[in-house]
Amino acid sequence: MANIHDVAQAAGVSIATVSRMLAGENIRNRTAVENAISALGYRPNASARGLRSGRHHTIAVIVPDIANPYFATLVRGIEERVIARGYRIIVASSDEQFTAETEVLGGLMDAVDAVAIVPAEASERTNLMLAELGKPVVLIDRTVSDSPDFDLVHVDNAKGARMAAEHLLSLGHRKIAIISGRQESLPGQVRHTAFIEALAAAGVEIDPGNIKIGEFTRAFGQSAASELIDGGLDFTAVFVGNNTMAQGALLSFHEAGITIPERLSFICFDDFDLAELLPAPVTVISRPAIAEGHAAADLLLARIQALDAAEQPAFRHLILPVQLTVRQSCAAPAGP
Amino acid sequence: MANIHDVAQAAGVSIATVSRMLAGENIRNRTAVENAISALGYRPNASARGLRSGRHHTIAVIVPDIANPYFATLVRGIEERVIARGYRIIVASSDEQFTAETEVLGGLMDAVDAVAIVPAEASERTNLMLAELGKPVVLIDRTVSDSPDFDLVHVDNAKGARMAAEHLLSLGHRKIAIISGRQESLPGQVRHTAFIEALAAAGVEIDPGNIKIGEFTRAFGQSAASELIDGGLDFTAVFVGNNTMAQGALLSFHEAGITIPERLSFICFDDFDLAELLPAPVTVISRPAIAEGHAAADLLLARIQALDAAEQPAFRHLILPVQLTVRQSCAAPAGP
DNA sequence: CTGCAAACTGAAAACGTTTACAGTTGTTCA
DNA sequence: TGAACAACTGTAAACGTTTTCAGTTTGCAG
Repeated sequence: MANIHDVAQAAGVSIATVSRMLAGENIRNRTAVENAISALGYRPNASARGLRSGRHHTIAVIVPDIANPYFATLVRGIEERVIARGYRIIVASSDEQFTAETEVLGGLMDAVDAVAIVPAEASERTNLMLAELGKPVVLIDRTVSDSPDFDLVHVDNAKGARMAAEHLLSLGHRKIAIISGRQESLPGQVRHTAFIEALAAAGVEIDPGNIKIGEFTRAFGQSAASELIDGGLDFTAVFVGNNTMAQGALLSFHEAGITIPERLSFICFDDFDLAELLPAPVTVISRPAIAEGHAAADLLLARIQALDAAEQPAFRHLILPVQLTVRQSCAAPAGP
Repeated sequence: MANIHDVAQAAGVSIATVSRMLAGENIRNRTAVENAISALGYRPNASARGLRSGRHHTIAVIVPDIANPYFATLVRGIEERVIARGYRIIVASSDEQFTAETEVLGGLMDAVDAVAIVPAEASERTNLMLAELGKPVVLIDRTVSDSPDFDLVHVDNAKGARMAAEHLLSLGHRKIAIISGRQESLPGQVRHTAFIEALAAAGVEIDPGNIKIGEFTRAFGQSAASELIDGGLDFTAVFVGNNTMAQGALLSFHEAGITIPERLSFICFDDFDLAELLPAPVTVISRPAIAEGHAAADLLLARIQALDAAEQPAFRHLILPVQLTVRQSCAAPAGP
């Protein structure tokens, strides 16, 4: 491994000059140094550079579970943007555990320049933990408090939920069920509330027995749907708060022989692979995971760049649009 | 940020002693140092450590595309194992490009201890490039030559393909189509060959017009299926080489109104989310992505550990079992 | 007690950069 | 021609560790 001394020697200059050239400054005999660099195949040592300068050209990406296709796509979006700027990403899964986040970030702070995180909790301790890192942070998909001192990228959950509600209403549904995710999380809470409010605005109320709230997991979706079925299925449409719960719910409804959309209209948040191939292709509110990743990365890179400027830019909250993708899982309710 | 000097001072010892304690050696007054460490919240600086010792406690993970659920799950498996041993992962997508792999790894070699890679090509240049890194490498899912000088983890593709063939044969199929992925890749080539050989062993030959070979992508699966449909659909069953192609093919067949399994039996490699929810839940050969990740990580960690031992362990090729998951997409061929 | 091995310790060098400081060279203008 | 200034350059000190080397302490047998 050639180091900066070798290059300097080969080019007949001092290491300082090489370093400066690498930093983009003008030097007298640039070509000699360039030649030496390519002849020796020199690459600056990241550890030495990081140690001395505190810049690591690395970004920590913390998601609840990298195996979840939505988060994986998000990571891909982040990766695409940061790679282009010479940064790399360290990925870690938190399993929705605050403690895991703390643990991981604690061990990472001396090696990264910034953090992109889908936080597990919207809690004060999360807020505090992130603030104490003292590095640029971008929250994705969820927030940690009403107006956090971080950049924030998410989608228009309220609008999406309203679109879902209006779609069902316009088809004539009046008895509607809802399966929602954790109310402690931004998407869980906003989607739930906005959906219910949109219904209320049309004079429709949900029977408390038809409201299920739990984890954003397939398992919960499945059990929630089972409970609804056991409860007598006293509704004609159901709104599910995300794709994993939706898959679980579909499983339960399918097993119970409940036909979609004849017996039950089905709509959910988040598109998923094959949603279009199901017996009744699922109508969804979809969101742009890749674009979210891009936006998050751009925000972070801008903030890193601004780090040695006099004053920091204000925190930005980016809200990306969602889309109603109408397929065939929603129909007019069956007559009495 | 407290550093080792602060700890040493607080504990009344030299920095060497602190360093040694951290390395697991015995020291006289361990508790004093431990107290100082926790009182100051000291964490060794990764850059300094990496610079001095050359150990980075970091592993590079290169996959074709992190957004692909299979690779995402694989990464999760690696992460789980590696985190438990105090390592972190840097993830990068190659987009199946050798040049991207080279680029990424070149920039990473001064920051990682080992590389886990799903290589884009089974080429000599890939082999060479990886060998030149001079670090432990584990190949996952694909190889780069007949007997590469690396550890290797993959699944029993040949057995899986045979199981698929035998399943179809046992149902009575004799006219069978195949959609295969890149023959330059291990799984592409092995699955293809083993399937055809298994059929041949039963005296069944595939009409060349019913063989489609292309990229491991949804787009190719879709177009391949379209071509087969346009070709008159002169077969009663089809075997598809992986899940993404399978999804594309299902889309085409679905659009063309071809019923599964009545008109066409369908079987593919790789399970996928919701395979069980389709109109005809898909029968698949599934492989354990998480377990592959675990195995790869274990191999790598063992090799890192052995790095300063006298002699290196022999290269291991781990072949994990696959499983035939029978659902409802295969049936006896319709009578003439 | 003494001596000796074993167990531990500290000083200092090294890892490969960036950067402050103090020069040095080159250019421009009186 | 020389002064003033801009543009570039080199030396050397950091950054926070690990590790070698040369001690020092401890424990134990004689």
